[in-house]
Amino acid sequence: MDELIINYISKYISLSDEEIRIVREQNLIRQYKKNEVLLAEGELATECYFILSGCVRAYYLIDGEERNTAFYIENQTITPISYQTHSFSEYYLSCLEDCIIAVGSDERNKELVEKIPKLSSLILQMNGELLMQKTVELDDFKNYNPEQRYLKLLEKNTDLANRVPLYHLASYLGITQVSLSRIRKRISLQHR
Amino acid sequence: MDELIINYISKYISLSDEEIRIVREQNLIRQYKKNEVLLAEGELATECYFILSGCVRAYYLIDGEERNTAFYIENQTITPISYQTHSFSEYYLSCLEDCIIAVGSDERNKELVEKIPKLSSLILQMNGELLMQKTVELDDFKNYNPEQRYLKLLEKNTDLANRVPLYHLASYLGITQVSLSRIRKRISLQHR
DNA sequence: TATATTTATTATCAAAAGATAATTTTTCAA
DNA sequence: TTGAAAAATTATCTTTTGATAATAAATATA
Repeated sequence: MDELIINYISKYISLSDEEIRIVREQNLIRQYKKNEVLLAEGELATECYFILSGCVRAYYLIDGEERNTAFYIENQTITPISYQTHSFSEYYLSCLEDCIIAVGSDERNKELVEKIPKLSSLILQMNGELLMQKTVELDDFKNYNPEQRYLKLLEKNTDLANRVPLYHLASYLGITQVSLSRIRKRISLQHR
Repeated sequence: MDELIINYISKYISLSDEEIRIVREQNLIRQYKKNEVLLAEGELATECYFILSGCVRAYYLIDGEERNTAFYIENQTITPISYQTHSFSEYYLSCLEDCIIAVGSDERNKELVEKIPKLSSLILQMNGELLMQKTVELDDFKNYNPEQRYLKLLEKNTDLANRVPLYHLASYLGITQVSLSRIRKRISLQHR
């Protein structure tokens, strides 16, 4: 199971057998059921996550409505803002599917980086990449209207679009489920 | 002038006198006139920036329209995506005001980090912070409608709201200048 | 398989945004 | 200071989205 983590890390830096052993023995792997909550609004996050299988969504509760802002799938890391800032979380993290997740904590991560210093260069690279991704995501969100955003999502994130119920996607696209339904109809009418 | 850079760095890590000297002699400071273009669509970025004074905007050209996606002011760094990925830029960087900017390049940055290794921990921290900011920015953009976004901008970025022409702000908020004008009117009518 | 629950679509009406053009206000330079 | 250019507002009309409720389709479960 933790092969996946090793594979992931190896994409960025090369690990010796000894280092692989260290990563293996460090890693705490947990299973979560669908709809289990990893983090709730108002809590202090003490953990970060690397998804081995399954899907997690982040959502805010606004006027009693859930507003999804991110979906995380296999091979993606979740570092809650609350984890980084030690402030109370403003959003929830909840499993959309049964999940298997590698869970990190401050102490364990520190220990790991001490034992394998070059991991910090991995983190540097990953953060840089994540920052770029977020930037592009935000730019796209501003530059395109809901219909264009939905088409882009279908194109670039086909997997996600199929795994996640439409009403969750709608909120992720910044619109209501009803509006997304209309958009889908409009598109299907245009393409015939 | 490069006091500003030293001050900024010192907020994250402490520098010895010798290290301050190194930063000083490394740094290349340039002046730009209003409307000068730092980076154009289709170009390969070879530089990154730290703004000492002035204001820079990032914009995409979409169907002949300029769509602003970011504004950068004093004490902010600009690391073009093109600079990180070595791919052609999809957006422009252009000065909204006369600017004084510290310019970094791959070679010079590498040299600097070699001479002052702890700078890499600064970059790590900065990237982490920038990632969080972007995440929150994107979340807010999704969670709020144009009027709410404008009000939030006024509240949290008063300085920017006053420095930047409304029609630039509009595109940054993801709406047209006409729509922003209507929003402003609506707000002013409500508050009396 | 039947039934309850969840998910997706449709209909109606109101509110907001886009497109376009005209006009007013502000800014800046000759 | 005045005249041109830039920026902001207003008006009109169309399109899209939001809110709400009803209905239909799909999925899960007893």
